[in-house]
Amino acid sequence: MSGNWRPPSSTDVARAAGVSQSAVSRAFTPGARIAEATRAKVMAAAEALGYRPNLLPKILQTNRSGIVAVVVGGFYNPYFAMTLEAFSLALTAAGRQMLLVRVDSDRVLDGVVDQLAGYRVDAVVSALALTSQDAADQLAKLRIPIVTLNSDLAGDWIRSVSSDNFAAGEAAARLLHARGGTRFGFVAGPADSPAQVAREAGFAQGLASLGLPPAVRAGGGYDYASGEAAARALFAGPERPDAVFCANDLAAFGVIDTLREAFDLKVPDDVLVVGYDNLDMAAWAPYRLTSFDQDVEALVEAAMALLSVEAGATCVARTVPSQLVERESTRRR
Amino acid sequence: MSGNWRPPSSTDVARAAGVSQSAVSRAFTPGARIAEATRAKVMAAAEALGYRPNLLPKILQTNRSGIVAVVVGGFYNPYFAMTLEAFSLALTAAGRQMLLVRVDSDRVLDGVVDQLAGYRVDAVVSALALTSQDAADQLAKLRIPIVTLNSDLAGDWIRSVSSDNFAAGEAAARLLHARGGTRFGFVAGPADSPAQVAREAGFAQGLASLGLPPAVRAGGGYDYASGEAAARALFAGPERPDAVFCANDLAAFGVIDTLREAFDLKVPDDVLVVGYDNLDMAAWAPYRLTSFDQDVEALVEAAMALLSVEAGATCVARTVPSQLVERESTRRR
DNA sequence: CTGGCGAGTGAATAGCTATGCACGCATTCG
DNA sequence: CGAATGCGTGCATAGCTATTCACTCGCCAG
Repeated sequence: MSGNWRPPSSTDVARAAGVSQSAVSRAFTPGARIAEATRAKVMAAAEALGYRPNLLPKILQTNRSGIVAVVVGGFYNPYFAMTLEAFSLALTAAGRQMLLVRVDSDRVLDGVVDQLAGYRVDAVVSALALTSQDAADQLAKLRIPIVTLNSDLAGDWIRSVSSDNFAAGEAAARLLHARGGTRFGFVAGPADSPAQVAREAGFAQGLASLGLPPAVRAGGGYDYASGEAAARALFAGPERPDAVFCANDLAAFGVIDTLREAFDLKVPDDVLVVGYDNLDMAAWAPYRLTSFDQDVEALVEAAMALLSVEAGATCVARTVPSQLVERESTRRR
Repeated sequence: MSGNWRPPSSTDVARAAGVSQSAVSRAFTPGARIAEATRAKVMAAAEALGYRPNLLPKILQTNRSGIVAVVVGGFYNPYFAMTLEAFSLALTAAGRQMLLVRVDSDRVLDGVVDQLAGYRVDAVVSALALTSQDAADQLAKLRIPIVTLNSDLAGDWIRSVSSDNFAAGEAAARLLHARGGTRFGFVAGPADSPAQVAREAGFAQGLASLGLPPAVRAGGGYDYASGEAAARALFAGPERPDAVFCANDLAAFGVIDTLREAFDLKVPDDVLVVGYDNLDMAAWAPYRLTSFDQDVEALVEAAMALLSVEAGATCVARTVPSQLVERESTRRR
């Protein structure tokens, strides 16, 4: 009964309205030349049949689907939620749709590339640094523009947007020094994250240019558990840091909780802590964490601009400054 | 130069390989009748040209795109992130793609429905209760199945999956009573959320069947700030509750922080607190919040099953039990 | 009165793939 | 040796819309 049902086509509407298929198409095309009376007839018939124009034939001809694929590696970090939210709003405002692709690793992305190409997505946004050069090259061969966030890929069809991780690292060093820190610690994110590398390098550079000793290092992940583990490692010995810069907020929360629970240390009285991302939670009472706001709005705006750039354009990389938001966790001692 | 470039078609590959277009199609169709030698020739040519089969013509004929639209109202609540994560995995495993649609209100969904229909999405999953009956009816007219989570819509093309909110409310009442609570408080979510209503009703029923006085009520949102405000309201008077059930974890965090900061009350020593959703954060040191795990896996599995159900089927609503995870915040006094 | 013009309409077509149908060829069986 | 079977291939077509082209008709200006 409903097995072979198919949605009404423009031809069906045309038959019902007693006009040609072209007329129906024109009725739904803004600015097309059509008499008001005809348009009204068509609209009435369309309404009665529940007709919605099929977008696929247009896509088939133009190879422009209006769909942007957003590739993420998981949602455990609320930072991705912020980014997705902003992207979603921007894409909707631009009249485009978001195809969300979650991948565990490059290998899986490879498998999905075929599908993305098959759907003729207009572009790919990689919210993660996990898109490998290999996968990027593959997309480039298909002439699908790719915008990466906080990565360091390069290529003809690759544009990238980064927050100014290096400068933020420097700023963190200056801030911790100004607030009375003397022995510095750094809680690292995953080694394969360019953002992590830049933040660490900036922090080291900042300490060096102030004539301060380098930071003790621990960690290796962007999640809460990594922060816990890093804190245990950093504060196990006798020479405990009194100022810690964490590669992101989630790790910072783990650090703070561990300092309190396992070492009975107070923030900021015993240890100053700075994070990165400025999650909503950073403002919550147990943390009141000083952090760097990536200015997701600006990041996404830049990414959207790069999406529409032609291939071979000159400006293919943008850096968005991140803003320091100081809270209780770096109150001067 | 690159303005009129178009991706290679099966015809291009056929020409390059010296075979017919049909042969190319068959080479990419598993189980099709084709000689191994021919397949090899085709694959070599396809590789050289960077050919990927265009999925659109198939969709055009079958009206099945393999795309499922997921409608959400925002990402501020990490619970949505959990749900998205699980859905994403399930859809990928089923070889389908996820079109993520973020809407502010029903009105916006109405506007997007045309597009969804135009792309011939196979189904719509509404992760929010914000899909109105009106929008649902509209989708039904288009014969697009819709699966709603924790909502109470009804109709021919609507299936729904809910966690057992009522039972959880009852369980919360029993638990708080068993742990020594005597004066009960309820921190409500938004009034238009069926989940909120069911949780509150279950809690009330639970208290009543134990012969306990009804709970004092405050709140009206699922976010942290609502929890803060609710706590201020509940604990302003002289008759302070000593056991609070919150409609979700995020609000519970706001409650706990406010109890500590503004009222100098300890959890669980002075007040027992129970939340709902079992976010990752519920396990963190400052909270150690007793909560109900919605079993997102099961929820999504049920939703996936309902996606493929035929219209007019009998089983169109499922309830998934949520599991109590007890932590420090309800330690017996 | 006629040529021209503009508005409105219908017919035809491109865009790409999967698949049913028919055909050729080789192999096997009676 | 003839017939039948089955494999492999090519041809033709459906699916739906936007757009181009050609055509008609009414109207105005010369």
